[in-house]
Amino acid sequence: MKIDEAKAKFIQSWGALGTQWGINRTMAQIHALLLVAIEPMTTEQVMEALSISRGNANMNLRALIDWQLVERIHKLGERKEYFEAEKDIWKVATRIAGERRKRELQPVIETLSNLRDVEKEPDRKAEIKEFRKVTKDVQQFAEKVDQMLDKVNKADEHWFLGTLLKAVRS
Amino acid sequence: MKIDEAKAKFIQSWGALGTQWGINRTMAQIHALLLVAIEPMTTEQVMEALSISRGNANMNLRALIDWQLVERIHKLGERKEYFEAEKDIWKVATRIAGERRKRELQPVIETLSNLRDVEKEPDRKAEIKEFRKVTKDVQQFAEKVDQMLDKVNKADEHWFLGTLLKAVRS
DNA sequence: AAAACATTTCAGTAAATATTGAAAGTTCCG
DNA sequence: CGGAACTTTCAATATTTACTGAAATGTTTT
Repeated sequence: MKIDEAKAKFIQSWGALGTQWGINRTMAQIHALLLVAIEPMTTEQVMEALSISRGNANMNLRALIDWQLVERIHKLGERKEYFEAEKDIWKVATRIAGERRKRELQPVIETLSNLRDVEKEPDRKAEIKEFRKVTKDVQQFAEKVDQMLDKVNKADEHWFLGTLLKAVRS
Repeated sequence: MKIDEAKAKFIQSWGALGTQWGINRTMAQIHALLLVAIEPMTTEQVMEALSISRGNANMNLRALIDWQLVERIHKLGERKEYFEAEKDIWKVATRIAGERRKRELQPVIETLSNLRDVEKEPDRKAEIKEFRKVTKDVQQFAEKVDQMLDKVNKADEHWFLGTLLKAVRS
């Protein structure tokens, strides 16, 4: 396989994976493109490489920066901005985990805790009991996952690959 | 808060979470509905409760069965099918993890391994080197995650809450 | 065997999401 | 200041994804 073909497949495949995980295709593709780029790229180059509009490129580059997956680079004496991807996969993974934790998991935990105090209604005791049990279980589980992600986020790669994977292998 | 309101919020919130994770809203809502239901429900009841069409209800119930999150129940002497959700959150989580591992992670690992053999092109040595490095890192990471999910899938809750979360807390 | 009841399919439609591109906004520099 | 270079915004549009509902298929009962 030629390098260009391989790159195209990598970008396409990363994009497809993104869509299945609630990240839009273009954002994932830009990320993939910058991951395999040998040096920082400009908005123009990204537009060109993926055949997308300026608006789309700009919007998704900013989203990637927001997720801390891409950094703005200013080359000395140049006005244009360049963009560079974080290439350490461990960092990429923990940042994605961290973002999703903040954006999705924590609101759910919050909502669940608000649901815990249902009024008593004499006719529907069993129903209320069931509801309390299920929401409590879900909440506790969500909190455990949250704690774990927090820990992973604060840990360094060495800790993760050491402790956690050792546990997994055993 | 009244029980009906609380249930509605739970269903709505679960549905929203689903969409952010590549699971469609209705599928997640049906799952939530059955999770807090006190007894198995029929297709009709699900349609009614969520104001959705028969086709939609049927399709998503079957998807949930496929994911092993919901079971068909046949009541003695009744012709209609009833549906019941798996209420053990640990099992719910491992089944979702298992499905996604199978459907998404494994194809990516497969694709990545096919990308590893890029042709040498003398002019582009650095580019090819970078590409090989990135794809190798991603592949190794994906394989580790895959192994971990496999392990988690095979483990019981006790193991998870014991060994893994203890490791995380330390 | 055919009526009665239940489930599944799928083409058409609706809803949600992503993308474009032109205009507006910034920043830099003479 | 004025305008060139670059970036951001956002209403209109396109694309993708989900849903409907009626028809087809399957199943049980008499």
